[in-house]
Amino acid sequence: MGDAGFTTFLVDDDPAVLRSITRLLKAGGYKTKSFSSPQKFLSAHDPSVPGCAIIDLVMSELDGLRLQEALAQSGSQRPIIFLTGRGDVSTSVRAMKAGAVDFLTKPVKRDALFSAVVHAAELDAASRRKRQEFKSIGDRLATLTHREREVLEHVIAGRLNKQIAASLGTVEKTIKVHRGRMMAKLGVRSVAELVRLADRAGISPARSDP
Amino acid sequence: MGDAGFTTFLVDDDPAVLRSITRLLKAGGYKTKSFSSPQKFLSAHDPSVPGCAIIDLVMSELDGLRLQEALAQSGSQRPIIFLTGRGDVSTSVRAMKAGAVDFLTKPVKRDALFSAVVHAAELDAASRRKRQEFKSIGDRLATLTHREREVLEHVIAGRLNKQIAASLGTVEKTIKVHRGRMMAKLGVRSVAELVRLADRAGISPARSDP
DNA sequence: TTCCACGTAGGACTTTGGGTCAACTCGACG
DNA sequence: CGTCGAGTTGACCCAAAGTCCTACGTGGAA
Repeated sequence: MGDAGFTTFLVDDDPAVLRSITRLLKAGGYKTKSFSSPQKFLSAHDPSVPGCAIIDLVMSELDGLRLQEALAQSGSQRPIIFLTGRGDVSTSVRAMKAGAVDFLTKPVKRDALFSAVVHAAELDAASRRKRQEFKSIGDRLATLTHREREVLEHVIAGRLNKQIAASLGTVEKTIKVHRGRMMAKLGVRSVAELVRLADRAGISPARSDP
Repeated sequence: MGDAGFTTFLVDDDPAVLRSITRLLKAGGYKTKSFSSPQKFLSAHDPSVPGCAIIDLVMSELDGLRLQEALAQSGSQRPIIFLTGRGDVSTSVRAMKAGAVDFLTKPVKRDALFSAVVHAAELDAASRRKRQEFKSIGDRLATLTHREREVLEHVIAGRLNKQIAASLGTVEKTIKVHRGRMMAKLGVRSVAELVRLADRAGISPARSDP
């Protein structure tokens, strides 16, 4: 059965295919949403709802690979499963290199489709978790003042308060204050936790002054 | 031109293909080594030399995909580029999902081959760097005594010496000694450095006792 | 102007971390 | 039996970090 809220977005300009895939997925407990053209899909696309896209490779208006590109360009991580009538190796390879989850040939087998969708769901969930974590860390980081942020970067570099003070042109006492407030705002109680938090947020340690 | 020591391993049971690819790669400055059968390649395979494999998909004795599997099974990270006469989409997709760098159809275009090899070389270099770092950390970790290792896991969990002492059933002084020796052996001078080192080595923090 | 956020800072402590010197136990190894 | 590595611990000491309270200047918002 499908995960809560997980939706499969079908994009195909052949209504018959749309219907048959929809029936298949519904039977498997998935929510589906059909689009008869890439444009309609793109303009209605909401990255915030969990799901994967199942896209026909050959469509009159916009090529499947271009749609994949457009999606990626828009910053979406939406997992994509391609469907194709008569497949062509170089296209399938390009699609896979560009990160497609799978590339299935019509008529698509029930099991193949399902295992691709399951995999896509896992990828989507993982990517959502990562983004969520990133965002939650980012939110807390945003509450830091400029000074606190500077101190943070020095602390995760393993520098002593007195060294940080010298770097920032102030005294140790002041650093202690910033440091304490920074730790409190971020909700961490040890340097170890702080380092992991900062690492996950992609913050690089301050360089010791030259 | 090829990187120092980087070798392309060609595996194909057609001598003509072997020759033509070899010529192409030599002209590009790559070292090449040819194998007329998957078995010969497998048994002579030395993961320690940098390089990538260029494998014909269809060979009499051992299928290209199986060879890929066998390589992976052996723990090798050797990047693989597949060549194939008449390609079949599902096979190419399987190969790509299993981590192939590229999947080219014969007759292979010079540029396609070269860009695949360049990409493979980058992947190989990156994987080697990562392994090297992993190993160097592992070497230092191996010099730790059991007790020091336990203390390490608690320290990177951000626990206080007195808490660690309680967990390990000893006193704070003893922990200080282990901790000092551990830091010295690992060559780190701050908890921040220690946490990063341990993270890269995949060491997980000790759980606080229940 | 008044209020507030922010950075600054000192004083007075307490708690932690880390190091020195010395010593004791225990099991393994020769 | 003696030696050695590993683990242990005590007494002391000092540096570093953390925590109170208090206080001041400044720049922007109300």
